[in-house]
Amino acid sequence: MSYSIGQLAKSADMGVETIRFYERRGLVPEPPRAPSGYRRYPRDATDRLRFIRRAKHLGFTLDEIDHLLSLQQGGNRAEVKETAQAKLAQIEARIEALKRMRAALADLEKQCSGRGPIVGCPIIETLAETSRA
Amino acid sequence: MSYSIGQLAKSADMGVETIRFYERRGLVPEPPRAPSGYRRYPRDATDRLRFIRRAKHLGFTLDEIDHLLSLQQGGNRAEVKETAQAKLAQIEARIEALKRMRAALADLEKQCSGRGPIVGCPIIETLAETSRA
DNA sequence: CTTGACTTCGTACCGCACTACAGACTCTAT
DNA sequence: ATAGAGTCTGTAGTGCGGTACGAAGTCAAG
Repeated sequence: MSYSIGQLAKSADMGVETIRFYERRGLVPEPPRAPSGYRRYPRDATDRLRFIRRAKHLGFTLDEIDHLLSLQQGGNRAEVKETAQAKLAQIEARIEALKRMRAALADLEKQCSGRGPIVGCPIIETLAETSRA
Repeated sequence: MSYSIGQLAKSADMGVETIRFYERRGLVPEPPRAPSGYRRYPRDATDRLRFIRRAKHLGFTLDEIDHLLSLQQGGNRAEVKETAQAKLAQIEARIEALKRMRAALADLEKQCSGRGPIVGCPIIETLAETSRA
């Protein structure tokens, strides 16, 4: 027995449109068709979709997932590990950038009493500051 | 003396196109025009652009900056402080999400020896895992 | 045999913040 | 006077990952 696209979508917990989008992008192979033209997916089509979902969860982009899938079909562990390390470094960089934002904003937020008119509000004043900056 | 859009762009360290884009979006007011149709900016036009740049640096979106600018012209500190707090909460949520990603990925990365064939690579195996998940 | 759900394709649109382009006009310096 | 830089408008494209639509054909249940 095989899946229709709708059944596959349900089994992988994603939308029908998403699956077709992945197919256009080359992320999932084109399945065989019924005489009517309907896509017929083998049972294990769900696996690839789940692979994609999990990899997305770990922060990989669709391009990177493409790469990961190609490694699955003929790469070695060194390449996979490198890919993971590169992604880890990216995630860490994003965390650091966000922490810098948080620090700067938290600092301003603390300085603001939350009472009184807008004039003199340290947050607005800092943003509006003319000159050297 | 007033600025041309190019001079203003230079003084605020952004592109000419970006300024026009902000104008279309209503983030900066339309300046008066020379008889030729050229935009003529008052000296202090730079300030508003810098305000936008700084707020972006703190993580605010252009819509939020719009709001901040409107508060500057007639809001109170409580509103500003609330806006800052909401943004702080968003930033923190994003940091937490990234940390969860990092933890999951670092865990996988550590399990992978980096040597040997793809078959059995714990990273790929985990992503590809069939069944209950 | 009809109804309603499903599927097909192609294309356009979403958010976000720009960035690029074409073709016409203007300004500045020599 | 002329070359080259700057500016004007409007529209389209970027990246990312989908989401939505319409018109037509197909499938399953009653």
